[in-house]
Amino acid sequence: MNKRINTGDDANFNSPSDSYREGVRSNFFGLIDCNNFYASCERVFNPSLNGQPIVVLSNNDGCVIARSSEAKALGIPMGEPAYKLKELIETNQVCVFSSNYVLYGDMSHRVMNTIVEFATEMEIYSIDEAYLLLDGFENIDLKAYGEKIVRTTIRNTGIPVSMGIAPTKTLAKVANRFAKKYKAYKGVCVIDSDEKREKALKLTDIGDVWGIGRQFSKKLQYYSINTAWDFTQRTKSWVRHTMGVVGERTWLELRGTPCIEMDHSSSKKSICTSRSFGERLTEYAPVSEAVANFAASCAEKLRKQHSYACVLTVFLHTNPFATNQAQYYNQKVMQLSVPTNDSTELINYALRGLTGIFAEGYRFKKAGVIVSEIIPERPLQADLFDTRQREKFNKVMKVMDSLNESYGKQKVKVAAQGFDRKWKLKNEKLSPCYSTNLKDVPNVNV
DNA sequence: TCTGGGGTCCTAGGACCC
DNA sequence: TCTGGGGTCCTAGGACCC
Repeated sequence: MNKRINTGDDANFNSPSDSYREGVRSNFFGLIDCNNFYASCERVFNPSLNGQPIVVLSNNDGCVIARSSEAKALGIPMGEPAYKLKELIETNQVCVFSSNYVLYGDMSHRVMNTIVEFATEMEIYSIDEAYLLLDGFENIDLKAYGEKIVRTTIRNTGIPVSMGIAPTKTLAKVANRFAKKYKAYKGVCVIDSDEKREKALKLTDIGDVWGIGRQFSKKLQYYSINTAWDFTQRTKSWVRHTMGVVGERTWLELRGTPCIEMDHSSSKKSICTSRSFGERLTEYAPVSEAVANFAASCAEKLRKQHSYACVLTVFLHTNPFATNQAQYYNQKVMQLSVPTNDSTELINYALRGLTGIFAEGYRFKKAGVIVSEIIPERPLQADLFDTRQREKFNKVMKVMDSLNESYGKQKVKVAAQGFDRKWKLKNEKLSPCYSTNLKDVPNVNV
């Protein structure tokens, strides 16, 4: 990653923000965020859901990961386990969906393809968020421009979005919250003066600031810092001492000094595939089948971003919430003799690792495979002791990927991935994959 | 009975070396 | 009657994000 961090040491802290002074206005960041993204996706192809409370559940139908505004109004909290909400859901006729990542991924593409047209630089920050770099817009009314982006996106995709515009990413996040919260903003809030910045920060709880999580929030409240504004009034050295460089960066950003640049690195530094099992597993066979599938999925993701991994980690554990049951957690980290993205090879390592950590007598809840120390795919130095026919296996993988591309996921796979799928997850409330081919129905391995 | 999955960055502390 | 002190590398764990 080539994230450039401005430590701010050369900035003038007595005049916290000269970013928006006439004539020297520098770049602005626009943050576009889809409103209630997963719930909105479900709505696009099923208009009868408009006005209805909707929740989307995590994998395994475990807990709530998205809510429509009607569901929020019912007081359904984010992250709440689904079983605790049974009554509330029934009495209020809440529409419940298992998460459908094929649908959400496709809708995400549509949104990103729309907004990328509006700026010279875009950073896709998450499935439902992107930053735009608005430079060279000196003579343009940013508010009007933002409203155009918001209008175009909903017209093209059916997904409602909000936009925050400010001289730093952290302030753009703050602005975005206001854009979402108040209808009068028409989906766009711009922070382009110190007056607006002060007003916004005074109305923002410290815990709602990007970069301030639960722990820091608690700590800061202990020091009577309740709003983002209170935080910016502390000295730089106090913040550095109390929260380290991360906190200092947030402090600078809130004061208008950009520290977090656009990040254009596309390939990941680690890739993880892990799942909770649909039922508890005690036998080796189904666990190994699952782990083989996780390793294959990591390999596929590696090939997609044209990378090799040098390290593979396999882990498994019991249910940490079941405190009355015997607990077990273990992992095995393995250095790969040759960097690879070959499914069969990664499956081999993963299963070898698993035999080292599997234990009898436990009810396993979850396992996973992580590949890390990722390097770009390139012709490799021949290893004297490497007897594997790499060229040949590369071709096999290419053929496998293209078959799976044309005929659907998992049509071709490695034998160890198995067919039992005892480990597969629960998703009983899955919506149809309206936007993509039916063959992509994602009951596993998305 | 039932509590997701996938990432990033930073820091403290130990091992080791000179 | 004595216990050095840096630098560097690695790892585990903690904090954050969506």
